[in-house]
Amino acid sequence: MKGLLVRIEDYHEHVNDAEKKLLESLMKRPESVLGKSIQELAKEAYTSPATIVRMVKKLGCLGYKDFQNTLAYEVALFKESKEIAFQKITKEDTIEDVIYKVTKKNIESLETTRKLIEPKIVLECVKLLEKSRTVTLFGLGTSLLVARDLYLKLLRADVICNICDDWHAQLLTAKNLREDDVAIVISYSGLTEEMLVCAQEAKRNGAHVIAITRAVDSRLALEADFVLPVAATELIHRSGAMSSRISQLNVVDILFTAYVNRNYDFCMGQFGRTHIYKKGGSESD
Amino acid sequence: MKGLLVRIEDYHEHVNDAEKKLLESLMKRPESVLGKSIQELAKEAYTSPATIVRMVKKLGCLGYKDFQNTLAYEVALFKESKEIAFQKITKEDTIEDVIYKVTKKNIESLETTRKLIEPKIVLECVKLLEKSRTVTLFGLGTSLLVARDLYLKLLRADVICNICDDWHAQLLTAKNLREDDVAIVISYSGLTEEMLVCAQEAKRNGAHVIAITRAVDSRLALEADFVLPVAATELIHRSGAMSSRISQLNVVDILFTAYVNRNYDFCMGQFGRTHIYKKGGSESD
DNA sequence: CTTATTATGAAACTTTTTTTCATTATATGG
DNA sequence: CCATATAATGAAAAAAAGTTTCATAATAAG
Repeated sequence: MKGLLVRIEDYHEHVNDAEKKLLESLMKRPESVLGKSIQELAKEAYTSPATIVRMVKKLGCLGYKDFQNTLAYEVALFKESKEIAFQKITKEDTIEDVIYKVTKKNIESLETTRKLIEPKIVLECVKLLEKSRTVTLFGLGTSLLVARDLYLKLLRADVICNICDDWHAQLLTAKNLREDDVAIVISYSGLTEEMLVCAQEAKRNGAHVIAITRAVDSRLALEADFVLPVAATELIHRSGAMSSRISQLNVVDILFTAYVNRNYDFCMGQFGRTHIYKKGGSESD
Repeated sequence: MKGLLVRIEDYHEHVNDAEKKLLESLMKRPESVLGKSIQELAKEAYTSPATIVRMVKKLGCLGYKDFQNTLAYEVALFKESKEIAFQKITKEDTIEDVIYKVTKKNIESLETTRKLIEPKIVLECVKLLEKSRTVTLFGLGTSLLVARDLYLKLLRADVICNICDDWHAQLLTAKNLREDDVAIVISYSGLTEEMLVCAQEAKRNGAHVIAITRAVDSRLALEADFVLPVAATELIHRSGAMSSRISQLNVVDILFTAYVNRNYDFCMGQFGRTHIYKKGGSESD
């Protein structure tokens, strides 16, 4: 069952005048109609209780009471997630504020990224990884860190993969790719010329390209066979701290976990062989 | 104002027979009384509407209606937070499930980390950064990636900092630290011997040590002047994918943002100077 | 044992929701 | 353009739910 608020939005499009006003205030500030009685509401909307009852029934509620309950429930759920969007970090924030807001921003970015990712694309990417001869990772700056993270994971699953730190080496690797290779190019902005060149070089050699980027319309994305999108996030007060890399890591987690799930027994065997640290320690510290 | 459910538990202890039964079912399954009318409820509890109204007023509600609303609200919030904890990723999960669960796990880990971090400690760490001659970063495996992330940030704020990839170089750097230097040692497990040695070496030279670790009781944590804790998280089905590095990055964001906020004007000037990419691109891709 | 205090539920009362139904507006077919 | 069918509306009655009152019963205090 879809949520009530979603149903309200759907319904709103083909609606008559009388209900329109009410529905709009419902969509904008659902909490404003929360405690109200049906009469109050009718008065405010210049309509009658009967009309309101009919409307909420069309929205799938049993009656006005049920409508109020459902609404209360949904408002509670949404309140928290709404709260997030409007928190900007300012110079005046205390450290408590910073802790709260930075975390919220990062969470928000994860939520948004989740909604952007299409299962089908993930599946195609996993299939590509499965049948590829080698996987090569490309990235610069923070995205290079994400690439290394994925590299460490793929290593453990015995996927043959390459990564180079400096761009010249990355470009050389791209030039050496073949048809049955995969290139994973990570660039938050999608604008970095160096990454575009690597992607183009990979394509020219017939290799497949997966891009992890915010910019699904960028030249990099167009060059790629598959795009795994991440949320576009703002800088935290221009400081260069941004949630994008956290979202990128989330995408990496998803891709890798999906890969492992499709190759479960083999991977589990590999993981057993690639333990590094002593008991109690973790795989990658 | 305390939550209603908490108030119910508090009140439950000194209560008379008539109400007892009702309150107990309220505590066990609050959602079971949600849609019910006051009469229904009275009948079930072998009591009268009047008694129930009196009771909910003692619980701090305006009346039965308000009670129902408050309850609906709390049940909604509670349900959400419960939902999260029990999501394990299994072999059978579809890709949709993986996307959802991996993201939830990462979010959960961020939330938990936020609760662990003490503003005072963050403040002390920032002060340490401010008065230090140099900052040196230590880490291995995934934690090295986090260290590099912080390195990139500190560079932009013109904090003099060092990082080495391999452990021998890290150890040499630790041996060269002086009294007015800071070492930031990142180790999720807190058990990695190499990191402990670096921390000890740093301390021996009189440098201050900040640890970013899950293990607040570990030898590493004991060696450190300040510990910035991250949530202890499970592996995602033993695959080596784990939320810890995301939480570590969140801690890095918090530390860095707090630092920038306390040195706002200077940092903003520096950020202006350290732009790398063209307009539309990001600072670190 | 008497009196004061408190707790209780039936019933009266108030408010709220739901349904009914006559009226009005809108659309359809000739 | 008109006649008719269909849909929408709100006043008012009916039903249901919530609140208050008050007489009574239970319990505690003197």
